[in-house]
Amino acid sequence: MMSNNNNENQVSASNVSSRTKDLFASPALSLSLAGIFRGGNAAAAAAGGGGGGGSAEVEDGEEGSGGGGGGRKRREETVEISSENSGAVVMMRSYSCRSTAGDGEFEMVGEHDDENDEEEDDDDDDDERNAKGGERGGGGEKTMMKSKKKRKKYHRHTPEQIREMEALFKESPHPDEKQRQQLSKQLGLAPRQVKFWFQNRRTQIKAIQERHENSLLKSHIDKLRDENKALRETIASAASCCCLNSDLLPSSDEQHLRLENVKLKAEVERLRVLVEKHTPPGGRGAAGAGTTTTVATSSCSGGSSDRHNQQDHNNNNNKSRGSAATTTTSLDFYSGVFGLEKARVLDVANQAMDELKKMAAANDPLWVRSIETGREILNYDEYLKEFGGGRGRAAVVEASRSSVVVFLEIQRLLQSFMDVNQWKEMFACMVAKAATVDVICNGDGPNRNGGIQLMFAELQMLTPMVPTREVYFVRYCKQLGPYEWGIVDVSIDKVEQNIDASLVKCRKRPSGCIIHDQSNGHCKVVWVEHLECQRTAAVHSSIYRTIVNSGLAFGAKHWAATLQLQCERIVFFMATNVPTKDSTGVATFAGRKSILRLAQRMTWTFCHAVGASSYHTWNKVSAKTGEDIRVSSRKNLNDPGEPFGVILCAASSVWLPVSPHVLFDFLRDEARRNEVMTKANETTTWILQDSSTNGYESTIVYAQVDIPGMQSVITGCDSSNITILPSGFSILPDGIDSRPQVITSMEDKGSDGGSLLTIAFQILTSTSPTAKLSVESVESVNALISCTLRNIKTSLECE
DNA sequence: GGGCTAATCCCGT
DNA sequence: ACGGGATTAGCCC
Repeated sequence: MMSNNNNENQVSASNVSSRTKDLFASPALSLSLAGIFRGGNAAAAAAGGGGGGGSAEVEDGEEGSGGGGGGRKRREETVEISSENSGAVVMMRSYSCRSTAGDGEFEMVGEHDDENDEEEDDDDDDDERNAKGGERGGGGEKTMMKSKKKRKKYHRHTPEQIREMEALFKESPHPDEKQRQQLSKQLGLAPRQVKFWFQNRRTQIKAIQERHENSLLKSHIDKLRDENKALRETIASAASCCCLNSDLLPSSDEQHLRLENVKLKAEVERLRVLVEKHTPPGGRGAAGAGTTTTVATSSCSGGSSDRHNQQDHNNNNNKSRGSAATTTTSLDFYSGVFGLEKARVLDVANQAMDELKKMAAANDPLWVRSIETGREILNYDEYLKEFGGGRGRAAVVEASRSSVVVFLEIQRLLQSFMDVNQWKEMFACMVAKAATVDVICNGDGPNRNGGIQLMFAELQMLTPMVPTREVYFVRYCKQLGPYEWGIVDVSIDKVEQNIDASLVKCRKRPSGCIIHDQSNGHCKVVWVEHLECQRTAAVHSSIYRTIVNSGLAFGAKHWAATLQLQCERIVFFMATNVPTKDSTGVATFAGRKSILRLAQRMTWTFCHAVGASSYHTWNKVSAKTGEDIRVSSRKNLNDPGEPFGVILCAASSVWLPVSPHVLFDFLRDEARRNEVMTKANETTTWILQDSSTNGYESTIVYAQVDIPGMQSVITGCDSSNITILPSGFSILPDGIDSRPQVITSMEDKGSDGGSLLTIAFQILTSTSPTAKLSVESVESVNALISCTLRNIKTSLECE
C-alpha cells in the first residue's frame, strides 16, 4: 500500500534532490521540519525510511555517488521512498525563504509544511498531529540551530523489511557493499539505511549479549557470595569451638576447609551408597528419588552409525528386536498397528498438559524441598491424591523439577523440541537416538501450536557403564497463553503393548516443560521430568546408581541445564562481538563459525561414541590396573563425516572426589592436561605405529571447547583429523556447577561432592573395512586410558 | 522514565 | 572512506 502512494511522491523528491543537496547547508532546518512531518502520514513514514529532510539528504548523498542520473533512475528502484520526500521539497522551499529571512522562517516552515502535507499526503491527515508538528518545529528552533542537528520524523522499518534484513544478518552480519545495495533496492530503503540498520543491529546484539553475560556474572557473584557466607559461618562455628578468632583465619585455611568439606561430602555420599546397597530398592519410599535402570541394551552391533532418520530407526529397531511390526510404514504405525484413535491421543495429550501445568506450578504439599540435598522432591502420596492412578509394582518412579532462564527466542526453542533433528542436536549428550515415529497432528504455524507426534528416544548417560533408556512417547506442543507454551511428553500404554514388551524400559508420565516467553529474547523454562522405569535390573555399580538416583543423569535439572547451555551456544554462534579471550586465534566471523561447527560435530561424535546406546556393543575389558574399561568397535563404510575403516572406541569412567568445575578447570588447562597426556604419549605413538599408518607420529590436538554449551566435553583429534577421532573427557554433572544459573542457583549442593569423569578414545585402527580389530590395538588403548586416568588421579591427588 | 530503534556524530584505521 | 562506539531524537510502554 505504501509503495503505491510513495511512487508518485518520488518524482518530486528526486527532481528536487539534486538541488536540495547543496542547499542543505543547515541541518538544523531539516530537523525543524522533521517535527512537522510527524503529522504526515504514518504509513508512508514507516516505509519511507527516507524520513524528512534528513533522509532526503542521505539518499541524495548516496545517489549522487551512484551517478548523475541517480535521482531519476531511482524512481523505479526505490519504490518506497515515501511522501517524506515531499519534505525535501518543502524544505527546500523553506530554506530558500530562510536564506534571506534569517530567524523568522520557522513559522513559515511550519505553514509550508502543513500545506505540504495536505497537498501531497492525501492519506490520513491528523490535524492534531499536524498542529503539534508545526508547533514543534517552531518551538525547537533555537536548540536546533544551536546544536546543528536535524532529526527526521520517527519511523520504523516495516516488519517485512526487518525480516529481510534479519535474514541476511543471520547469513552475514557484515554484508558488503553489494549485498547492501541489493537489499536496499529490494526493500526500497536507502543504502545508508540498510547500512545503519546493520550497524545498529550489531551493536544491539552486542548489548544484549553483554547484558546476558552480566546477569550470568551477577548470579555467579551471588552464588560465590552465598558460598562465602556459608563458609564463613562454618569457620565461625569451628573457630568458636577452637577458641579462635575467625577473622584471623587466613584464606588458605578457608581453602583447606573447602577441601575438607568436599572430602566430607564424598564420605557422606559413600556412606549413603552403602546404606542404599543394603536396602531393598523399593524400600526407599515414594519420594521420587528412587530409580531403576534398564538392562544392558547393546544389541544391534552391526547397526549403521549414521544419523538415524525415522525410517531408519524403524528398520533398525525392528531388525534388532525381531519385532512383529517388521514392514510397517510410519503412518500405519499409529493407526493400524497401535490401534490408536486420534481422538484418544489428543485426549491423553491434553490431560497430560494439564498435569504438567500443575506439576510445574504447584509448590508445597506436592513438591517438598529436601533439606539434605536442596532438591525438590515429589510427594508421591500428594501426587496420587491430586492426579490419581496407582503405583506400578514393577516400576520405580523418578520425578524431578528444575527451572532455568534460557537465552533464545520462543520460536527456536519450540522448534528444537518439535523437530527431532534439532532436538537430538540440542541434547546430543543425553539423546543417543531419537525419531519421530509418526506425526499425528502437525500443529499450526511455525510454532506448531497443537502439534502432536509420536516419538521414540533412547536416552543415555555419557558413559558406557550405564545402560540407556528407551522410551516411546507422545509429544504435544500447545500455546497456553499469550506468552506461555507447553511441551508435554507422555507415554501411551497402548503403543508399548503393541511394540514389544521387551523393548519398554521406561515410560514417561507427563513430563516436559512450561515455557514462558519473556519477550526479550529470553524464556523461562520450568522442566518437569517424571519417569517410570522398570525394575528389571539395577545399575551394577553403586557409583552409577547414586548418580542416576540423584537425577544427575536423567533428571529435570540435567535437561534444563543442558538446554540452557545449548541456547548459549546458539547465541554465541551468532555473536558478532567476540571477546578476545574466546577467539582462539580465529579472527573472522566465518572462521569462528566454522570452528564452532567443527566443535559441535566433534562433540556430537564424541557423545554418540561414548554412550551405552545400542549403536555399539561394549565389551568389558579389565585392565591390569583394575580399571573397568569398555571397548567397542565399529566399521564405517559410508559416513563421510568419519574416516572409513575400523574404529575402535575405548572408554572408562571413574568417580573423583573433586567438584566438576575443579575437574573441568584441570582438564582445560592446557599445561596440566598435557602433563597428564604426555605421560601417556609413548603409548599413543605406539598405537599409531601399530596401525597401518606406518610410522606416523601424531600429536593430539585438543579443541578446547571452552564455550558456552560445551563446557563439559573436551574433545580432541589429531592434526590430520584422521587417525584419532573425537576423543576426550566428559564430566558429570555437567552444566550444573560449571556455569552459574539464573534461577536455581543454590540448588543441588549435594552434587559437588565429586564428579564422574569419563575418558574415551576413538582410534581408527585400520583403513580397510574388512580388517579385524587387532588385540594389540585394544591393549594399547587400554593402557593409554588407564595411564591417563592414573595420571589424572595423581595430579588431583585423589586416589 | 526507561527501553527500543533509526539516525547522527565522531574517531580510529 | 568506512566501520564501530557513543550518543541522540522520537516513539511506545
